[in-house]
Amino acid sequence: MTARRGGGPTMHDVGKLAQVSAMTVSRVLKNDPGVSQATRERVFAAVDQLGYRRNETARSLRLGGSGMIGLVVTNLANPFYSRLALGVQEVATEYGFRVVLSNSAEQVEKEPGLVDGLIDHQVEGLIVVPAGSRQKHLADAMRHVPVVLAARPPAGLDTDCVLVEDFHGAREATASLLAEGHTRIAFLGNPPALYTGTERLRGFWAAHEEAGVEPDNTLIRQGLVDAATAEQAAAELLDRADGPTALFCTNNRISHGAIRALHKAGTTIPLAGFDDFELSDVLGLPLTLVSYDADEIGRQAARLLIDRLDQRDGQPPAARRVTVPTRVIRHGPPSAGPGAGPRPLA
Amino acid sequence: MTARRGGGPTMHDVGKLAQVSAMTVSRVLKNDPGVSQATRERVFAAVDQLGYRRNETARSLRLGGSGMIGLVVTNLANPFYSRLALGVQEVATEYGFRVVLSNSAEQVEKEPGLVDGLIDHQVEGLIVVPAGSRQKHLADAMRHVPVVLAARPPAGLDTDCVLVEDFHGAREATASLLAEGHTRIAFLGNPPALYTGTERLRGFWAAHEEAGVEPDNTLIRQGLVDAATAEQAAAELLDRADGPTALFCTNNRISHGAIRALHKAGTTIPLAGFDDFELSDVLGLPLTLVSYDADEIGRQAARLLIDRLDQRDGQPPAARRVTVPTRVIRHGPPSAGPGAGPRPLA
DNA sequence: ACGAAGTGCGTTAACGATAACAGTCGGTGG
DNA sequence: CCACCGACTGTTATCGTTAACGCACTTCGT
Repeated sequence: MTARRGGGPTMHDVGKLAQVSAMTVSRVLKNDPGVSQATRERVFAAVDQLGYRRNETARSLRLGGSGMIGLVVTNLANPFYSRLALGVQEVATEYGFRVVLSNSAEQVEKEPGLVDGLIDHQVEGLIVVPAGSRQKHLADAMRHVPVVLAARPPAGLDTDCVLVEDFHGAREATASLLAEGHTRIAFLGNPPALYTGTERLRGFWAAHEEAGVEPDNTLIRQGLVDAATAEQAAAELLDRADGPTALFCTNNRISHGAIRALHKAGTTIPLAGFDDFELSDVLGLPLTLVSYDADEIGRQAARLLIDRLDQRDGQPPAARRVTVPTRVIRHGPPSAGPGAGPRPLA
Repeated sequence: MTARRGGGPTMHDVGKLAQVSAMTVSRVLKNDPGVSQATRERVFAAVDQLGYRRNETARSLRLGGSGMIGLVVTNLANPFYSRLALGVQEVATEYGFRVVLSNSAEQVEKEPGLVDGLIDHQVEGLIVVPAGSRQKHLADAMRHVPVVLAARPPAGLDTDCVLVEDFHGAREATASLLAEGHTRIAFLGNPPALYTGTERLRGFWAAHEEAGVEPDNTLIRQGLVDAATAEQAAAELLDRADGPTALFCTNNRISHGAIRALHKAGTTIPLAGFDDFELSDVLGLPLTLVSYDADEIGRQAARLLIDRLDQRDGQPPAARRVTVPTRVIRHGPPSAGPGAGPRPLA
């Protein structure tokens, strides 16, 4: 009806109806004081009548800033990423930016295309949780807009990032298991190419050294990518005669897989891992979880980015690195210790 | 360095370097056959050297279509919405559209602003999961672009929507509890202003009628908005001497709250509810869940929208209504039936 | 009464890309 | 020898908006 071919009414149309030029319409909408009250009212009336909405595309073309920042994540369905996205949104909105979200759906090779697409759409900056270890496309992107990394450090890039206390958290959680007397702890981790993978393994290892316990290499499984692969790996380990007396998982997906394996095996042993998750407290399992605020990662990343955008004309500040703290949470029954061995579920 | 004030190099810059006009650059990038091989190569070389990227903002201004569709949801952290978003992305990408995601962060009153913002940014269509029952802002939006509703039906609007079998699913799950002999089933539901709330209550009620069981009104709690309020409501009901022997929850948040209440009370009774959730199978509780594919809702919504965009110039088709099927899933130990009453956890 | 300062609004020229049109140039056929 | 065609490339105008400037007309000071 109102919508003509190629979009709704323009400022020119509004101006014609209100008997003024398009420029005056622009002024009214911008709340420029140099417009008489009478004119202002006529313009508003015309805007209402036509249902006029300002074309932000044209506006940002003229003004040279889109007011958008891009966020690239691998899997929105993982609460870690959706919370991170919420944190970014929160801060961005506060500073008048709009967030355009891109999801690579677990396909690492799609990420460069998404980044390019966002740049083509004139985002003023990017926040990326890099899916793989190749970051060349990010170096390219940095030629155009500032880039902030979240949850992974830059590899050969000079830019800001927000990290979790991966090493520290892993060490603390592992230490907690060791303190209970466990000496055969399995490590279920994501691919070593991922920063979080190696860093959390380092923490796992460090805790062992500090406790004077030699980790058993045959209990270390890396390269797990989702709950299914983790479940299988955990099942294999649990099946062994000299299996582990406790498990350490590097993220929520892997914990889920391991828990499912435990459940199917009809046994339970203490599990420590990264990422708290919904209902972790009602599972009735002895869980030691390294929890942190994914929202906060997003918020911090957004702050770093917006700060860089604000000082765009000055000397770019040196690359900053912000750390989000972790906190260890205990759930479920007190651990029976390794002596009890795997015990059947009640 | 490359980035000058107000953005990177333009076609004009590329043209100057390659000794051609901007128009020819445009032709090369569009793969127009009417360009000599020599020129084509010079242009590509210049593009590479300058790191040129086409400005999609300017392009869509000229071409009159942004290639973007907007998606408005209330809470990305809820897996229902993030999966829906993934479904939308999947189909949109397939058809060459980009998805711009907006999140109202549970604040109903922000939704109109988000919708307006997306329209200002020239999205070609909108998919909305309306947060409240007021839909006037959507009627306004429809003056500019096609709108498709997801998971909620239109209220006074003439447009497409994708729905879940709310009534059917609720009836089936409730019937399953009734078949086990339960006659005192509590209903924990979201606000009746929400379509899903009333529809699922209707199903709950219908199952009772069919079974010849009179529902106890004092066991019906509506207006629960999150896990916390649900937990409290469930706790109150469980505390009563004539409490329920089973629970029905209208969504995943409410189920979570109820489960937590059961856990804290140290008892367990069968629970039926909408939405499957992660780890539901390892909780060890008697669960009857109405599951459906949230991705599919998103996919269908995107298809309806894109279809409408394709036929923009023809006669707009009548409002369509697509339904996504539900499936009942059983988890946990076989129900002991109501006779057993609440039983302590092992 | 006459210039200075102010008020209110229109005109022009961009922003970057592109459709439509208008050349230019070498070669062909009449 | 000239009209004409096809292959290739440049010009102009435009999408919707807005910064910069300019013009008419008031108001005021001296």
